[in-house]
Amino acid sequence: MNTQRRVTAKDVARRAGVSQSTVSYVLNDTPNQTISDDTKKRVRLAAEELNYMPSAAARTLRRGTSDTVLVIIRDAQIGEILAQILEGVVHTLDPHGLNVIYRRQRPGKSALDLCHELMPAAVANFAALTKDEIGRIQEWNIPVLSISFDDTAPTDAGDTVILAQTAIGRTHVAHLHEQGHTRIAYAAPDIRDVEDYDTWRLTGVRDECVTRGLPRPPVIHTPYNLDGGMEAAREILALDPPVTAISAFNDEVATILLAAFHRLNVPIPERLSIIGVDDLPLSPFTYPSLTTINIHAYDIGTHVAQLVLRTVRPDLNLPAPPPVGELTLITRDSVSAPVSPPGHAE
Amino acid sequence: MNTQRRVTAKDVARRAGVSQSTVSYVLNDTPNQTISDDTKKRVRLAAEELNYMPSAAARTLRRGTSDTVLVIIRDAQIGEILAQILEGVVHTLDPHGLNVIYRRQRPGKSALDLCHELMPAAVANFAALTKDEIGRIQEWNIPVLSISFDDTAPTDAGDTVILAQTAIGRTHVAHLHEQGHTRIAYAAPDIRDVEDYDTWRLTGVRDECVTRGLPRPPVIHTPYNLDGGMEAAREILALDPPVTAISAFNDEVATILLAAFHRLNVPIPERLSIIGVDDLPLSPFTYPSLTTINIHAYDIGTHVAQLVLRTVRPDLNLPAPPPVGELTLITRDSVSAPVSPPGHAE
DNA sequence: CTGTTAGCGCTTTCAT
DNA sequence: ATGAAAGCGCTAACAG
Repeated sequence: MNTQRRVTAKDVARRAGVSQSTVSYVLNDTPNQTISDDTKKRVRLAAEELNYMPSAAARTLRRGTSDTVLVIIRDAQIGEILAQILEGVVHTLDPHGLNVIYRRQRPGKSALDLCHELMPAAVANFAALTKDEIGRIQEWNIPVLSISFDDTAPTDAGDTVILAQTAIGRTHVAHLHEQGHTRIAYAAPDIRDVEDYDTWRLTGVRDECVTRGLPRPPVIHTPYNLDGGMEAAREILALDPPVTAISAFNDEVATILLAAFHRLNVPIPERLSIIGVDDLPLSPFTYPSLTTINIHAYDIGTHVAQLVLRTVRPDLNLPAPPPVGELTLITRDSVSAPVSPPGHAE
Repeated sequence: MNTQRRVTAKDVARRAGVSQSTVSYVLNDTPNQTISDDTKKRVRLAAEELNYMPSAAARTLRRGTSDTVLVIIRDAQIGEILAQILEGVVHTLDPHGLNVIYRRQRPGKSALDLCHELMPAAVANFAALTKDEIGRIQEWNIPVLSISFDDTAPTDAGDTVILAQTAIGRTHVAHLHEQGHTRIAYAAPDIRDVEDYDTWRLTGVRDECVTRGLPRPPVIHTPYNLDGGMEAAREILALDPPVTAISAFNDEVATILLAAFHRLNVPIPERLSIIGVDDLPLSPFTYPSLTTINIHAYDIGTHVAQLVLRTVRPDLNLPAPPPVGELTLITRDSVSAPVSPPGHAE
């Protein structure tokens, strides 16, 4: 367990009988350098034999930029979906030698400090930075690539992947309306963290209701526990005029309501249709199985990562990812045509 | 958007009218250095005014170790539980200025390379490294703190937090047996990734059955889809001699089986009791609600992080975390006394 | 109590 | 086609 001396480029150079700079050229495939094949071979062999590993710190210091990509996440609870997005990012960046660090955007300490400390190759912003903060980071020549929830703004700059939050709400209403529902409630989460997503989605629901001439949807808050869920379920049943369908903020809210209605002996989807968002791994296994929207979280992750790669490795000539994330409606059994009012059956 | 020149310690020194080394001493609170309060004040003021941020790369290069903690995870799918553990680690390390990088242990590229590149302050090993690999990393004076699944080995070194996988299996059997069940099946996942966890848990189940003189539990594999789940459920019903309870690998498997039995009109827990592991956010909302074991994943994360802190910041004199993670049995409605055989009711 | 100085290991310009 | 040398920004040993 004795400390080992580090094998440096100098050692490799000595062993290969070349200068240190040549080692650097060979190992980094530096363009515009003409080096004989024989020299290259010797250097690579020496590096191999000595088990040489370059020091990231020295490289960063010299180059002024590291091989790190800083992912900045808003201070929300990291659940299944965020984990999936992160997975996509890591899987895409890993093969290119880019290490991912993730940081919650906390009220106190600014992400800017960390940027200047780490000198990341790029920042991946998960809807956590303000325009101003982004500008300040870019002043240091650190590119910022973002996931945005705002699908109402134009898609121009090529530095943003949009996770279309309002489109989700609109898709909910569109699907329910096409099934024949006209009176729809919105089930909001009762958690501060997700306020933003919630606002976007509710906006989408409202907009689409307006577009289709449907009444403004009432909003019911659903706590994340069974008693609270039962309470919310009763509130929904007591709505006057009654609703026949529920657009749920996400699959968790939908699952809780499903559980509550089951215990209240309210038949789903006969009495009420419910649609969720996220298509969680267990959503096919609720009773009834949950109709939902798959937001392709993993793909969203790979897409921002592709934006990062296009910026830090322009030589790769990678194609641009689609600017807006795809949404896939997953029709299962929690949504049907309404049975009480005279709707058109499917 | 023009590039800014970096503010260095030299600039601060000039501004404060002191030498660069003094700046370093003041800003790092270097012990054994006597510096007048006035000088300290001047230096801090200058740093503040110039908005000085030290370069992590230079510090790492000089010190030979960075402010990074490398978390190494086996190449399993990162789900809710892994995310919770990671959360615990990040939340604990963040306030101390330690940045977390996480890396999947992939077959190809070794984690050792990354260690030598990054020179992390420590490595947090999520049951992903072999003894040999750990030894090799420690040769470079990089401490390795681990989460281990092996609760059969002694707890001596103070560098390991144990997530007691076999104890989980044993707790399952103990609880079911105490409810009066004697014939128990084990529901395994049908996923390669989790093979290891699975093996440990099954071992625990088997051991406890032996201890209690119960028959060796049959193992049924449960694919993660409804058809596969129904198939598995039918297999369980067809078991001869019949079982009255199921120890499920985790809450996902348990939920899938619950869904399958529901669709087969098999009453749970009357016909079969089911117990899971993980206490997922949605487990209270299955039907019937799922009896399970909370493994306190977040706490496991904070505990390894505490081991890390104790090693890299011994000056903090932090207390040692408990060596073995707590397990909490969460009794809900999916387990009851068996009704068909003459068992003792609760 | 404070300053001088010598690197940490790498990349890149310039010279040969 | 290859080498010499300068320095990135910081820390710590040592000298005053």
